[in-house]
Amino acid sequence: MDDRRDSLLLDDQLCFALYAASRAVTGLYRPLLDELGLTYPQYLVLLVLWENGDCPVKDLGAALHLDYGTLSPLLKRLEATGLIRRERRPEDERSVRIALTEQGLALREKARDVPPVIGEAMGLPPEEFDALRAALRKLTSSVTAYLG
Amino acid sequence: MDDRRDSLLLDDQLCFALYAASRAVTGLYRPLLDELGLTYPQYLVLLVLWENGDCPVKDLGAALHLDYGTLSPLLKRLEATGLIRRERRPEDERSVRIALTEQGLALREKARDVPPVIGEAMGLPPEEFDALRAALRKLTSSVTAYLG
DNA sequence: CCAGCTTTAGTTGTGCACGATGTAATCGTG
DNA sequence: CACGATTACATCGTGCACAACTAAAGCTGG
Repeated sequence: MDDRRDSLLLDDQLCFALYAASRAVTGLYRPLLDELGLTYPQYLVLLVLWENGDCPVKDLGAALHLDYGTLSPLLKRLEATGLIRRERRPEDERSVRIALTEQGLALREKARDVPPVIGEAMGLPPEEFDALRAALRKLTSSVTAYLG
Repeated sequence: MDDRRDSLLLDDQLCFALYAASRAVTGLYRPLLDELGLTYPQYLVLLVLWENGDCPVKDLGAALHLDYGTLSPLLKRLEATGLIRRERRPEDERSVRIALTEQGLALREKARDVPPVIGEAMGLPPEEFDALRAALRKLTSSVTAYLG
């Protein structure tokens, strides 16, 4: 009855803790990514490309849980800065393949400096880091299962 | 050296787990808040007002970690829907007091149905709920301390 | 008193997020 | 093979977030 999960008090809400933490961490990335000429979602797109190689827009959306309405303009901006190319695939003209350029590939080396700084600022020991990440994944999968 | 915190792999990143969880939870609120005619940030503003009563814009910003650039237009929209009033305070003409209207106050009763549904969908037992919230707060405070 | 500082808020511009809608290419099925 | 359904992506409109800039009100020291 007095379960904090059912309260309307701001500080009882997990959702607010999540929202605040997410924005704080994005703000932590901002100055580092500014030096690379990237925004945070653009950085996430490049993480996927660096890890998995070139792929269609659809796969980026699946990896990042983002739709075309978000990705299409974002990818246009990444193309404008010369980090990626967008090429219609001959086998299937509906599909657009996102390919890293030389510049986009080279940026990976500069990006290697980012995670250590972030880890430092978060100030979490490895066990807490892993536990928090696991809890967040569980939450995301519960919620998406509920919505799906 | 092979600390996952220093990797460039998407799934190793706490930041992505956080980003994905935050958007998933916001998406969980969306259909419920649609029925109240609210967006998620607007709901957070009302939580503060319901809890603490009328207050200047500055206090809302402090409670939610949001700046005027975000709040000013948001509050204008809340005023347009009739849930709040914005009144310059005579004592200090710089300050704008945000006051709940009758409608805004009445909406609280409808909002009481929201948290139980959210808690259900999250599927976390109380201990995990509390632990996750505590971890997120710690993270937020580490990060903001580092940035401040 | 008043020059200069701080506080409070608003405005503008950029870039996400996401729902709704549009379109062209491909696929499936009779 | 025709043709309706599906797929992959783009576009548009709304509403955050946040940086940079403006402006008005209040305070403060000389």
